[in-house]
Amino acid sequence: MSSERRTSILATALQLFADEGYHATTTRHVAQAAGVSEGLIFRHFGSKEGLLKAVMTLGEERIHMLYEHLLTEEDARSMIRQAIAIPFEVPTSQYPFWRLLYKLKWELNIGPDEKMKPLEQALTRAFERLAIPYPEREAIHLVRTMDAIGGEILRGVLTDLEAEKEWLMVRYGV
Amino acid sequence: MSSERRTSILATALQLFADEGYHATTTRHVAQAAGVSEGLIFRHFGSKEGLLKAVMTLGEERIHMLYEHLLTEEDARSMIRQAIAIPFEVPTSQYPFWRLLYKLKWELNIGPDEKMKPLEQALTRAFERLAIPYPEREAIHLVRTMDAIGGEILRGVLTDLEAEKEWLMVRYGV
Amino acid sequence: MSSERRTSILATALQLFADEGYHATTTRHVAQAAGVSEGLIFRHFGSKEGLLKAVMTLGEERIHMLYEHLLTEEDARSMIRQAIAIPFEVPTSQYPFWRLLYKLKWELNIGPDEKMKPLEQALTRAFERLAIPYPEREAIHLVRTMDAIGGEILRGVLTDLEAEKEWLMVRYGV
Amino acid sequence: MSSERRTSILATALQLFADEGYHATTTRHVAQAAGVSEGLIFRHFGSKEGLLKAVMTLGEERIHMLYEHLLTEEDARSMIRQAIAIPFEVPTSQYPFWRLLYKLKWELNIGPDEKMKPLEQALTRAFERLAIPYPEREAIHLVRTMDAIGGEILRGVLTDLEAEKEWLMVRYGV
DNA sequence: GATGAATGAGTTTTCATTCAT
DNA sequence: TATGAATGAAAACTCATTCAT
Repeated sequence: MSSERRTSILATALQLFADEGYHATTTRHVAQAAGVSEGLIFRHFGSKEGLLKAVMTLGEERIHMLYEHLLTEEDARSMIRQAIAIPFEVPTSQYPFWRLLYKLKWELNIGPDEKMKPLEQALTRAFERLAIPYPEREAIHLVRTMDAIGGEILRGVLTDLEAEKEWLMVRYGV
Repeated sequence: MSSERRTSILATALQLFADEGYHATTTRHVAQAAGVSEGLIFRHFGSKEGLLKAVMTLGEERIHMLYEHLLTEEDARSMIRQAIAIPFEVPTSQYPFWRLLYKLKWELNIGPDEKMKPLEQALTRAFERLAIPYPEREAIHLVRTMDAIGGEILRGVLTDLEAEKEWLMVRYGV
Repeated sequence: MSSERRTSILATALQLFADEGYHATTTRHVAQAAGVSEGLIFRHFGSKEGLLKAVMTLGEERIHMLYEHLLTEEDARSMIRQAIAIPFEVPTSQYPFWRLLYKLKWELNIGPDEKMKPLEQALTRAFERLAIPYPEREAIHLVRTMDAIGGEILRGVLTDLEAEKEWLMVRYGV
Repeated sequence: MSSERRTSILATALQLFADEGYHATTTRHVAQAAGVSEGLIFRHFGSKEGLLKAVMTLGEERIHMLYEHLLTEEDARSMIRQAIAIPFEVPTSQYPFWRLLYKLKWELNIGPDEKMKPLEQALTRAFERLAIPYPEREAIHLVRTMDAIGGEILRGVLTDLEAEKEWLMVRYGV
């Protein structure tokens, strides 16, 4: 279905969109970096925006993959623990993709905020089980914190990752 | 010094950069919206980037103005209370500017992160006075939360502002 | 490699640069005269300056071609004779190119002065063989004279070419 | 008549036109360098071309001044001697003006070639008196040589001025 | 599928010139 | 005279997109 070249374009575009931003990346640059002709991009994706959409679709599954392992966690404390750990455990190789997502959230007002809903719900139940007041708010807040920390890591402004993670664990009592 | 037209260009650019993003806004668009010739932009600001820088300089004082009132607050609880309130009390008229700042943080990797340092330090002292463990981490975390909430408000994904604010107050015990 | 269009742009640019000067020639004008889109110029040559450089490279071989036939001349008198004849025998069709070269010498302080070195050396040897004192100075002076006469011909201020040539031959005793 | 500012503009324009070329020099640059407003240039000279013409008029007298002293020279040898010396004795401070003239000769096909006629005629008479065959051609050639050497000096490709001058004197037997 | 030459509308930028003060 | 803000037309250059091969 998706030929080798198509995949190569996709991966390259992800990288470049993430590094330079969508607008600042030219199709020419993508073509050169992927080692294909410029025309091929349009044959495969129709337009630059089509390429962007393909890139995002490609990546959307990754969002869910980030946290799907903890949805089935029985123990509330353990679930919160794992949730906190998420942003700290993203492999460096995936940084470009996540940087792209953060960028687009502001550059194009595209945002996968709903993609986090299942996680939010799972955490709500966890906080409920721990008899924390306003468990839903608490869940939203934790997701927000994870999101904010993820951004800091990607922008390189959060350095002492391990210490920060530990402190959060302690603070949440998990 | 800064003529009427110059000011007009600046205000218009702020608005458009915030709405459409820096790259997506053309100097032509700015000129038309400001009702001046395109050349005038370059006479006053040298380049499109110069215009951006002027916009940011214009706005940097606003960052400090956001929280300067609480730097002298004696009562620790009151200070935290006021800090939490900040993102909720930004006047709607200033939304374009703040949206611009969030956009640029990702679009150009420009960020005024250090501009928050004085607030961070003041909050650290407040948490110290309340005998909260790891007061510095706590301060950083509160600033992070304010930043994240600000972003949500600007993107329109946080709706029930009052309730959220109240919950945070309660959660911080202030 | 160098497509038909590319060649067409090059030839047109040579013509226009020579006629109007480099600065006074617009890329738009070149494109229209060559019957191509303006963008193509930049696709092929990168910039207006790149086009200029390509034009000059294209032409540099012509400089050497001008006199290469006499470098192997055995007879000193004959060599000088042929050297003197050079500016008078440039075909009218090549005038645009040479006019460009003279223009650029002053417009951009670009000059192919070293390109004449082999000729200078050959003439030095010729004057040596004729036991002329200061043969090197004499050679430099002859090249200078050829250069000056070339300029006069191109600017149309030297009219009676044949008579001038004859006089020079006589004066140099060749 | 010509106010202080007017003179200042003129001198600055001469300098800049000579250094950068007419096309490459902006009126803005002239105004800034002369320390006057851009508008004043147009008040005084009407247009950029008017400024150029004023600059050239200002300078035309200099051409004549270059050689007027030798027009009355009685001794033929001495006259030729002085003629040869001319390009070597131009004060460095006047280089910008002469560079401008050489530039314009090619950039705008403007040329003061007729301005040299009186010198040409005087030299013709000198060569006649020395019984040199074809004295007119000889005079034209000497003027040509002076012109070419002047160009070399201005472009900085002729370095050993004194030696070159001496050689020419010897060669002309003066 | 794949190329890459070619386009044209658009972009930032420049600059001689005008004009209210 | 003198200023300098303002203009507008045109400059160099960019880039997503098309299309013949």
